[in-house]
Amino acid sequence: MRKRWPDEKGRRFYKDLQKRLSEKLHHLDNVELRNINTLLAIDVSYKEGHAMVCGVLWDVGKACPFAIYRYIEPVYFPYISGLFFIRELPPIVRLAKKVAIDYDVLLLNAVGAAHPEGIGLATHAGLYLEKPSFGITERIPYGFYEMPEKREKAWRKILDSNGNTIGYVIRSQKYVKPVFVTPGYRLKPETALSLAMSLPFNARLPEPLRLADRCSKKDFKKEVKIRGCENETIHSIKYPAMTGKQPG
DNA sequence: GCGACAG
DNA sequence: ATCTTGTCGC
Repeated sequence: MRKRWPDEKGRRFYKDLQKRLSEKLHHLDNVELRNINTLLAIDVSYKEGHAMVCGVLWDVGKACPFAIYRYIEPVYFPYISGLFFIRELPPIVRLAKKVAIDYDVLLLNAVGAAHPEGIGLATHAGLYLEKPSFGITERIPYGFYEMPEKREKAWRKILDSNGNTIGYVIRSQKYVKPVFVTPGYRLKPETALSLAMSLPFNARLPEPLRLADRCSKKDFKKEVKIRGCENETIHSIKYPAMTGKQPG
């Protein structure tokens, strides 16, 4: 993994890019809940300099998985809050490209609109893969909200500084710590909320993500030995919508 | 220098 | 995310 990257200049570039991209996305939030039957839930775990990605194809109506994919590659970039996509988008994209079966929506263990520039990893993933997307996390890097009552199964809005709804805090069961649901790409906040609440919650995170999380950790060492390294980096990934040049 | 920081 | 033992509380 490269060290000390991106530098201040690089970070500013990506922050500005995110701001520009984010402004163009609002008009595209037109996917309706009734057209969503399947989703691909993705999660990543890390060990020994490698990223293990797991994708779970989930049938929303039957509430069960119907295919599972795994993929591993070296880690090339550090984690930076607000620029999480630089680290995790590349492996996620390469896992998703191995999924030949079609699906309706992407679900990431990352934030979408509840982000300083309004465009977290969940948004980047949908944008890059041209799929509607949303995210569910245990914490958020940006947003204003009140906690739902501890002893109630309930949800509350998450607002940005202008009072716009950018997601929801939802307590899936009494006394369970809340999770944060945020729209990513082509979904309205309410649609992401409804979709999230239609999933089974046997733990803090909904079943498809919990499954993806568990499978991304299983037999990690073994996989690291078997697989080779694919020498690709963030630089090999170009957004169709990206304009402007990278610094340096 | 120290704490905070989506995963 | 990951490194890590026991422990307190909902």
